[in-house]
Amino acid sequence: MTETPPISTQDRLLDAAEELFATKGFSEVSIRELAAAADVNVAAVNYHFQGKDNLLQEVILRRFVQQREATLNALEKVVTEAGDRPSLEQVIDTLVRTYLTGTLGTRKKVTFLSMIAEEMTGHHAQAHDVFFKEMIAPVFAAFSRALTAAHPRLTAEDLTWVIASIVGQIHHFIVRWKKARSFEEDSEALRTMLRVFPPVGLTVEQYIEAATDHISRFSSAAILALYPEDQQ
Amino acid sequence: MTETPPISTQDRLLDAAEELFATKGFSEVSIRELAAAADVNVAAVNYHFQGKDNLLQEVILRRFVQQREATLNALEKVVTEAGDRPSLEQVIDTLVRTYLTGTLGTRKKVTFLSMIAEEMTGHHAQAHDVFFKEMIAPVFAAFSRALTAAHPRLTAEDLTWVIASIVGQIHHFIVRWKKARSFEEDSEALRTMLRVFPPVGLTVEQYIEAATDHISRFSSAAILALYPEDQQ
DNA sequence: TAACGTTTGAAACACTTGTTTAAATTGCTT
DNA sequence: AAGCAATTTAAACAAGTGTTTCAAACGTTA
Repeated sequence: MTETPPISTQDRLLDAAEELFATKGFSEVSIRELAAAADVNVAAVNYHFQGKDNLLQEVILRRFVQQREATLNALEKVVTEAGDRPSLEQVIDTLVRTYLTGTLGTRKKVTFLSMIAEEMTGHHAQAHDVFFKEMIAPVFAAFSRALTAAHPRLTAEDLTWVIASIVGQIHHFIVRWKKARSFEEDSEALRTMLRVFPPVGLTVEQYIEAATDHISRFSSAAILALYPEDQQ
Repeated sequence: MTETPPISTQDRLLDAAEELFATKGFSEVSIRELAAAADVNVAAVNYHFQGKDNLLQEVILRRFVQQREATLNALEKVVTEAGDRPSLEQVIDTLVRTYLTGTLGTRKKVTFLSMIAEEMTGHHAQAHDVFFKEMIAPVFAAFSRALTAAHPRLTAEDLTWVIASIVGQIHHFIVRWKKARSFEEDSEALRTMLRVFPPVGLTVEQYIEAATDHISRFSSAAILALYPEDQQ
């Protein structure tokens, strides 16, 4: 028998919204479609949250705090566990892995939160201030600290450039995966994409593993070459 | 006196659409708003193009062929001009520079075509097949050839990973710039962002220069370290 | 100038959007 | 079981959407 722990209307809405927004984009999802997916009345959205915009905000925040905590914990763990000198590759691997895992994968439903990328690139972010102060800034700070622990040579400005390069790669690997999944099987576009981006044929877990490995090795190699340690 | 070479209705629509779509996103721009901006009747969109969707397609295609030609020419030039062994950094610099210039900058109006990034990340791409076959594939092929000329060691699969890392960085630097420009001056979000992403204070040209320099050096260093040349 | 096809214009169309209303139902507490 | 607030419901609302219509204006050729 399938256990059916009764889920509240609000949670059902949040779940449906997260999946639909991530899949189709905010503007492309109507409240009626949302209500149908969550099996609630159309008025529920305005009763429980106060409007569609607010629902988006709640969806984003809910995922963000979870993702942020996971990231901060993982980063702190890798720093403390490694004596006090983790390897660059370890630190980057940790960030990339938590990011990709929390965003793409291994979730019950296919309800990934590619909304992080969406928030960065989309046109609908209205929780900007909260998003930057509560999400970007803390993760940036923690990642900076971890990188500095691994490679004390990096200045504050170096860090902004290096981190931008790493985050850029992460987002792109997320987007590519989503894009590939959005194609119909055997479409012309998919076939072209496969020629340009082979790892698309993998499972999510394999993809996360492969992408994490590549980004970490690529980026740590670049950092070590660009900002060499003192030899003494 | 301002020269006023009479611009056709279609071109005025394409121009307005390019700017508005890039700024607010496709779904957020109504045909009436579009018509007002282009100073044409609402029916013009459906008369000259056949519907809003088709207009988007035309806008994208118009920019794409221009961007593609610029990229292909620049890549071919750097390969032939350099004997037949350009440096890795030169090749990457060429791609990044043409990409950023064509996307962010130095255009008459602030009408950048961040629609390339939009096409990749957004939810509205319906010209997928055309886009991949006519834009992505040729540029990928040309860039692969140029990279191979600079660094024969790279296998076909290596290239897909390396190029993904480079393109990811490019897109991210585009998005960050756009995002920063979209903030109100002195907003909390902008202040947070500046702490995390200093180069936002630059002019477009300076930003393009700095970003190009960073991405090229970062990526070529990574490639040289990860795939070392034969020493013999 | 007359007649032509092309382009523009204001208005209307059919439909969807997010949101509100007010009555019906539910779940608790007394 | 009664009363009461919280919730759900179907229906309506006002506003906005992309698109179509068809008459007026235009520009070119005869």
